[in-house]
Amino acid sequence: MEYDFRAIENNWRKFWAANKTFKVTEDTSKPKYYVLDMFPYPSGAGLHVGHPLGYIASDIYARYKRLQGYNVLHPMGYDSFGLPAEQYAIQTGQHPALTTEENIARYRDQLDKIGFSFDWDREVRTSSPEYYKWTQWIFKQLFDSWYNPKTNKAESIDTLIAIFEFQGSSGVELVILTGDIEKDVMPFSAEEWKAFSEKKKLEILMNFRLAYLGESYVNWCSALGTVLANDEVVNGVSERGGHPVERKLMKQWSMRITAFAQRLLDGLGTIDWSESIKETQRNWIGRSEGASIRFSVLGHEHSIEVFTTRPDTVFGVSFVTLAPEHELVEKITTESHKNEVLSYVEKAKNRSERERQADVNTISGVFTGAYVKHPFTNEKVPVWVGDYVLVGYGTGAVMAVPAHDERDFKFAKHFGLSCKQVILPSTEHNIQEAAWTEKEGKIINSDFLNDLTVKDAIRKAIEQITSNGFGKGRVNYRLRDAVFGRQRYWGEPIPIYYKDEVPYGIKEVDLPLTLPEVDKYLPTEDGEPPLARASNWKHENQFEYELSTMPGWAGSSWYFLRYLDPKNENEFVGRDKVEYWKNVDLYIGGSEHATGHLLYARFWTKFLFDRGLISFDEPFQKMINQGMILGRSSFVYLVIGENKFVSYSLKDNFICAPIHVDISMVDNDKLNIEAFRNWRPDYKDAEFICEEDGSYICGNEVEKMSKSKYNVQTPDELVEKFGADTLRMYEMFLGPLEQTKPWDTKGINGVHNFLRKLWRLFHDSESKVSISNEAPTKESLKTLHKTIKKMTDDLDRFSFNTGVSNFMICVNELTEQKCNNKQILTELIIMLSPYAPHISEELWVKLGKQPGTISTAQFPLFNEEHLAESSFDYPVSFNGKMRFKVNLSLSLSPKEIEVEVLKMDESSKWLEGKTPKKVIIVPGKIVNIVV
RNA sequence: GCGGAUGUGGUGAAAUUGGUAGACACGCCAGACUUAGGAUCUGGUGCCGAGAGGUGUGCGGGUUCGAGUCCCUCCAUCCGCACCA
Repeated sequence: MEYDFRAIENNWRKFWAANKTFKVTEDTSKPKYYVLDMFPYPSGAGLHVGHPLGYIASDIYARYKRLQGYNVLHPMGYDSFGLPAEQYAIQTGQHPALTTEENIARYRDQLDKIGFSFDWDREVRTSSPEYYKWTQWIFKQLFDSWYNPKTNKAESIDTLIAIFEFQGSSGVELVILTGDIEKDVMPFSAEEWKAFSEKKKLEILMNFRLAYLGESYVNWCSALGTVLANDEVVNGVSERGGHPVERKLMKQWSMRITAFAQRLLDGLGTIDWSESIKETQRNWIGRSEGASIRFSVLGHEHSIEVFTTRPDTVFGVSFVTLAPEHELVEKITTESHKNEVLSYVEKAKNRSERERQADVNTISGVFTGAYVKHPFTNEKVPVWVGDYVLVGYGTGAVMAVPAHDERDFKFAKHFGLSCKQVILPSTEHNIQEAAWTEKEGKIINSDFLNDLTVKDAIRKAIEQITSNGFGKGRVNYRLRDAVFGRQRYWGEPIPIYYKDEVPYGIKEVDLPLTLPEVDKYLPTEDGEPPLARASNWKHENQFEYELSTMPGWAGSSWYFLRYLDPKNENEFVGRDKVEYWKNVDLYIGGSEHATGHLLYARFWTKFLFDRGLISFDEPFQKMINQGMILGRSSFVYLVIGENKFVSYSLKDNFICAPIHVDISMVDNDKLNIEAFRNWRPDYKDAEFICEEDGSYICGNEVEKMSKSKYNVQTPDELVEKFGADTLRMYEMFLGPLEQTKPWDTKGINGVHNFLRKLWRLFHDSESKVSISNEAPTKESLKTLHKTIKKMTDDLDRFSFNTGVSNFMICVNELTEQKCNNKQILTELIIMLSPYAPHISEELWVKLGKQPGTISTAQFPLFNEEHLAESSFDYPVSFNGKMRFKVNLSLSLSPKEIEVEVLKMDESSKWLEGKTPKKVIIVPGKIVNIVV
């Protein structure tokens, strides 16, 4: 029987589905292992060969762990809320749920063809009410929680109420961590608190909730009609669609992720992720240490608080700059400067993010006419407004030290402001030409800081600032609170209703708050979100619901927990389940989620941990980011002005333009001219200038896979042509998992031929099964155990590509040995089954085993004895260059080896009569002779 | 500008701790076979050279008996962040 992969794969797919081979339950007799893929958004385009790359790797690892005796959880689901389905709905009127359903069916079909060992009974879909009930429930927990800076964890809002009832806010160092400016709470006593109206109490509490409604600058995208989180804005335009984004002061639901900034940073030290992702998260969190200093405004009760990382340069301050949006700008500007300042602020506000970013080199600003008092010298310091100061970072105000900050320097030069040097540079430097920004040198002109090093001066300055009450040491984070509301239809409704304009959380028994039906998926005429179109949609038939929905990352921030207990109707996850499975051991997915999903999931996990709902505070212990697979585009060359195409090698003789041609019409760079003619009516009568052999050769280029480049390779076609096992192995064989690599179908034959060669090991020349029951030869045992060792090592370090070549070497050797030994082949096939499960199942049965039991067989154990050698082919080097080899017994001592080697004819040739200066012998490795 | 990663044949790549550079494949060359199959088998294939041999892991230096691997300088490519005080 020939290797009929279509029949084989079809049979085993059915077998696994019918027998639920990969269904898994908690089993305390086995250690657990949780292997997770980033679940896909089911888009209308379906999967291309790049998508399953990570799934194949995780599936191999999951199967490997099963063979090692672990109880492996390996689930799959869909991140099924999202923009494309909604936009399709706007265009066609088709309900997004329907589109989503269809896309999921297609995805499932594609995934099934590749033979993954998912436990499909655990599938989750973020858009199903059974799932989002619990997304809403977690939102409500966040709404009902605050971050206690004293205990450094999230607590129930009740503990805050208890504090207020007991002692009010006075005497308690309570801060609102808005992430922007720390404001002291309006002081009140316990008695006052108790006397406040319910509305007033709730307003105060809103300042503390982890999910809160607050006014802040948000990214508003008018083209999409919604706000966006920072990670959804790339280079000043929306990540999806590339629409312009502006900053707008709006009341929005937000998540107080900033409260967790330090723990999100610290946690990175405890998880096994790539350095680049960890670094990206560190950048995103952007911790910087320094001080906040208050400068009191002359003639006002106000004071300006600045944040600086260089308190050592405080004596070098020559002006203070406010961001145009800073709330004090309006209040302190003097009458004579009002017009100028207001028009500057107006102009700055109307500039989009993108314009502002594109224009970083233009210096602009305006004097307010106001002055502040320098806290130490009491000198008058002018206050300016400048758009190089960002309202969202630090306090939105800076103390400008032109001598030691590049931007301050440029600003001062541009406006002719004074400049005072306070650090003596440690190397040659002209302070007139550029700022000295290094943290090196000696402090001068600075009273009590004089003669200190920068490092010591920073410490001393903070000390003095604090003891004089001018400010304090402060850690600042770049991280902003995450905007959580979206003015869209296809997302989880935020479980909030309004009574007397105050938001209330919906009671748990009333969840889920399901998406209402609407007539259109567009905003209303008055600019309200689509949910405003729902008729009779009121809480208890009288209270308005919140009309925003949750962002895409809500459902994906906790889905890994729902897999543990997907059908639980009473809890988001059962206590016993989460205690058994705990967090994800291995997470595989793309690195594009570094500052989005991966940060939010960590945040929610830490929150759930604090609230005692789970027992770990990092979701993904180890993560591997698979690289992108690039497409290989093919080109034909159209002679300009003619309907004539010229072959690749002749194209330079003409003036021609390359045109993308569908790769399905190209085989090994050779164009199928007939297919091309039929592609487009214009090409029907085209002329072709071919190579000498009459073929038309296409050019090619490696670029991102996309429909418009006609270079998309779908897994379905390849499964049809070569089988799933070949596709799985080939995707792994392509190169290291984490690397970006070009897709090239040419090499797939090599892997396919390997599987055929393997098949032949089990069959005789008449294609009949032929397996020997005799004892294996020493040689075959050596081949086998060499492979066991390499396979184990390679899988343990996720080197899937070298794993494939190990199998090739093994099968090549066994073929040479004409080995059809049952024992050898059995162990080989167990090792192969994670990579090529279908053929392995088939051959397993041919070896006389029970169908389906290979997935729970025991992974072969390496026995060193079979590799024992009595001699070794020593490479002999002269001055580090390998010259010849000599086979010597491994029992020889270094001295004996030296004698043996030196008396050889080959040696005397290279010694040229000289005596060796030195002979290095590493037993079992190398001989090096220094002449 | 800051940070991260990567540079090895015609191509994808391998070399886990410093120890035979290019495993395994693709492609190509030569040959065999034939039930003409994206089949199988044999041999060859880094570069220069007829050969002996020389040379070779982005460039230049260093450490070492020995460097793709460690250290320093530089170059190139990709990714992330960026007026962040």
